[in-house]
Amino acid sequence: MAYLCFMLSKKTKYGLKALSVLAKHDRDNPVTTLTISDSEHISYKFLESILISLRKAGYLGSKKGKGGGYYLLQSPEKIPLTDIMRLLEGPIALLPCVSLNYYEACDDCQSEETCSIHRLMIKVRDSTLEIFRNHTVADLK
Amino acid sequence: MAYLCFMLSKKTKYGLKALSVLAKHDRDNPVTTLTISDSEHISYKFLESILISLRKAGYLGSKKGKGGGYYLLQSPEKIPLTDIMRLLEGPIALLPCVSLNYYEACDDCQSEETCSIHRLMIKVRDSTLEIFRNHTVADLK
DNA sequence: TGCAAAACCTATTAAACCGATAGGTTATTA
DNA sequence: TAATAACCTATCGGTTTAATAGGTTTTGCA
Repeated sequence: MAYLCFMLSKKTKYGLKALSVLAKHDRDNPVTTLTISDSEHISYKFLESILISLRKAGYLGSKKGKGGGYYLLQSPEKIPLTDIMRLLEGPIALLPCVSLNYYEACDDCQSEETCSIHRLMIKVRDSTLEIFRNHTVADLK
Repeated sequence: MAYLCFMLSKKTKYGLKALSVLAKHDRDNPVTTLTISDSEHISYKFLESILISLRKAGYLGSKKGKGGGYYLLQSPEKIPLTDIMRLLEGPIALLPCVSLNYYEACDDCQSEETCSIHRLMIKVRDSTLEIFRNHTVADLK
């Protein structure tokens, strides 16, 4: 059986795991992509692309060459998981019409007030959001 | 932009909407697929397959021929949304390894105790689960 | 100065899945 | 007997995911 929707992508999963590794090292001791891909059993090339997007978004610094690698630019307690989730996964919501950061109207709905599932999905969004908002990269261990 | 994962499938969305329509009618006045597909702006053929799976799972009864259609087999207050979600969407969890009904171990994880994101995902699952458990088809309106 | 390490970049792929469509058959009612 | 509506099987195009391939650039060090 397959579980596509409603599930975390491997991209996000691997990204969170990588961040938890990086949170255990300071910026003077960068961690290489290979180190993380080995210890977390993640495809090297796939992880590479994830770390690059985390760097481009401003969460990671990098150092090339021998002794190089990636490191957190802020202390892990200062990085809420909402930010990471939104970057890697996208909206924290079960429907685009209840997403705060990636809102999109539904094709099939006339209005959101009369939609039979809108309010329920807002409840789910809020409860999930509260968890991610109250946890940071430092909680990944 | 596209939002695949972490999102409800249209199948589930349409299924919930259809149930909310059926909840407004008693079993002596079945509602046709066409009526629902028109009022909810859902593809007829797609909705058809959804209603059939709801019937096969024991939630709906059906009546063929003129005056026929679908109707709820129980009163809407007695159908918790957890059941519907699991049928149409699958696991109520962000990872198979934290799913209660569709559990699957991760390939990359050594153990769930040491997994850096396992506990967090359990929290999300529990909060989502609580909402769906405390709501029924009768709440869809 | 040259070699190795490691980040960085672009492109491509195979498989899977979603959402929808097509074209029927069967059962029921009037 | 004709219309209605559920029911069934199969297929399809498009999109996305996750991974792979094959490079270039920068840095440290012997």
